[in-house]
Amino acid sequence: MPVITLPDGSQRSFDNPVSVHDVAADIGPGLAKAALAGVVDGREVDTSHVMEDDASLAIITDRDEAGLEVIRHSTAHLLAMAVQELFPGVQVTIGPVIEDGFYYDFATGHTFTPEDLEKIEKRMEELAAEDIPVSRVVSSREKAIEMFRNLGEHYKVKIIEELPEDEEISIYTQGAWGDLCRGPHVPSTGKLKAFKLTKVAGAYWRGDSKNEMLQRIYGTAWANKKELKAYLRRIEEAEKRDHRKLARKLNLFHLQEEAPGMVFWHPAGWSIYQSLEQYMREQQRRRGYHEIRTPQLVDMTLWEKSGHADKFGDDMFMLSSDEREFAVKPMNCPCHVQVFNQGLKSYRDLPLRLAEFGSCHRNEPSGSLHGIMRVRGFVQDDAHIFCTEAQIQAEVSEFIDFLHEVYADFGFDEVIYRLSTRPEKRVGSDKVWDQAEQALADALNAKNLPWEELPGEGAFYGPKIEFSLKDCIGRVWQLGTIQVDFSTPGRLDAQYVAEDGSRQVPVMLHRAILGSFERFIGILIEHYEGVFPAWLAPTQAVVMNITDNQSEYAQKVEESLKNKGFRVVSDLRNEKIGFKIREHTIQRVPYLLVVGDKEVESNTVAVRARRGEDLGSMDLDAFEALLTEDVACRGRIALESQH
RNA sequence: GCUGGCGUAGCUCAGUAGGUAGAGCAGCUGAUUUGUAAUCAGCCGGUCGGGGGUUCGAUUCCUCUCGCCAGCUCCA
Repeated sequence: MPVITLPDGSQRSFDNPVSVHDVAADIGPGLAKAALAGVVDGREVDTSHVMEDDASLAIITDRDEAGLEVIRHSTAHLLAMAVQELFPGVQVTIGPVIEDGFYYDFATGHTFTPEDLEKIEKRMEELAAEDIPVSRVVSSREKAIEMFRNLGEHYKVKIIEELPEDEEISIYTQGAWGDLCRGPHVPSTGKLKAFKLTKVAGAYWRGDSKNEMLQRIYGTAWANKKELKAYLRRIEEAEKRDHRKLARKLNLFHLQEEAPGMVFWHPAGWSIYQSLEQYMREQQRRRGYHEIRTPQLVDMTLWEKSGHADKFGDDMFMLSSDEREFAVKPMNCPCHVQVFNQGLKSYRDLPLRLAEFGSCHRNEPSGSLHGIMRVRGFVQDDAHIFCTEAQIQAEVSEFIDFLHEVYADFGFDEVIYRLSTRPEKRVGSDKVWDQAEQALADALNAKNLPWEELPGEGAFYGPKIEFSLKDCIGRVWQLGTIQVDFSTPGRLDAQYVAEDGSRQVPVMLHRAILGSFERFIGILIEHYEGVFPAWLAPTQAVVMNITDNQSEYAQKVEESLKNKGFRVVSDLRNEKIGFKIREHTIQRVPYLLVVGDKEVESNTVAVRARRGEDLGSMDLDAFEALLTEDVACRGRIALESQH
């Protein structure tokens, strides 16, 4: 006599054990049809799951986030079924749900081509149309292993063997095909109505590059065709924001074969870079940082002493001269310690914050290069804070405030926080790691920030907080970081005189807000879709004449604004005004100043903002005030967005 | 680094089932002096990423290599 409690608190009692589907049908035929799975006493189950006793139940449909996940997971199964039908001998491995879709990894000697994907997708559609029932069978570990071994599914056998002892082994079958899976799954393949295979790529078994490479097929799946179409359109739109495409259109920078992973900045791109650097310089100055500059080439002995040669030697650019070995610096920390080491430091000098716009070179794996987001030559807004253990948390806390203020100036609000903790290969005692990890966690918690832990992902010398943002198609890029380092200062002989006269080793905090100028600008380009706020725009205003009659006046306006420090050019070409407006609008210039006979007469400029609004005619003082105000609000709610 | 794909004028792209390549935009020249997203006409422009091979002949086939793209791995 189970009594089933629904999410709204209402209860239904049944004379006999009931399935999730039965309850849905009892509520209404529409719901019975829409039900994809259920949550019984907090556990996700299939619609066929039978409740013998009282239970709480929520029905999952495609309107729930959980329902979408079920759809995606079941679509991954459908993919595997189609692949195994079409390509006998292919082994299945894993097929999880990911953001917006799913993938499935296959072990096979065959290489899937884009044409194969079309065939597979077509077969999947046929299988979905057949509306094949999906059923769940619980099996003993031994029987399951035997079954998969007989099928030649060696990866599945490995997976089962490594499942925890008490884990229930369930197998989902649809038609003649089955797969080991925890579930839940849709009741039948007909529930899968909107999916598309998107790409095929290699992926290592268990994510380890020492293992063999499998073939991964990615797909996306949605509740209905309309959502699928909307998703595909969204991706298409997002790809237009790609920083590599926009950089070409806006003439910001380029990369070329002769210098892979290193940026050639053009005037417009360098203007943005300079605006950023000046801004960061000023912000750091106000927060008690001292800017320094250290060498590009440093003798290998220093990198050996710091431990970097041992861990990253293969990725360092080296050169020898006069029988000495040098490395192009891959990072600034050891150099900053050298500056700290000059002159005896007192506890009164701490915290000492040394900052450098430090140019670094790392021979990153060729396959990881990506536009200017991941490069081999880059400049960090790097700084190292030398402090006592007691000062760590306050410094970390202040740093996070600093970072938030900077990100807000660019209009970033969706920051991803991650705490990376001790890796297997590390230096320093567990006690010291405990302390450092706790200090970082405390700082995040004190600010109520949502964070995720990445176990084992810390640097070899200490744990770190990473601050990340997403690019236009959702890939996550780490920008800011703060890392606690109890090791490097000691290795490089840093010390200070404590209050009691003893010599102590300082703690070093590595930190960056932008991360690298290259990556940050890449993210900015995508974030703004090239529409930079007036603060950063390479050209803030273009003065254009209508006929030659006004060219002298236009040049006067240009000169006058330039003298006030604005980035202004004039366009005196013999072209129609509509043509000039089009060109500069495409170039995303914030303000277009049109001068014709009327403006010359009244000593004004006709102002057009880049979204197309006509701000009317005004005298130069008024326009300067407008531009000044726009620049001052930086990337926070820009003036023009109020129009 | 690994797997797969790609590499044709400045840009975006077409093309050649092996017989040295086209378009639009950009650029240049001329005409036009124009009021808020494209004025008209003419002209110039590549040896098809690089090396080697097969062939009477290769941009097209094979091979090596470099770079780019997607994913994986890595990221001090």
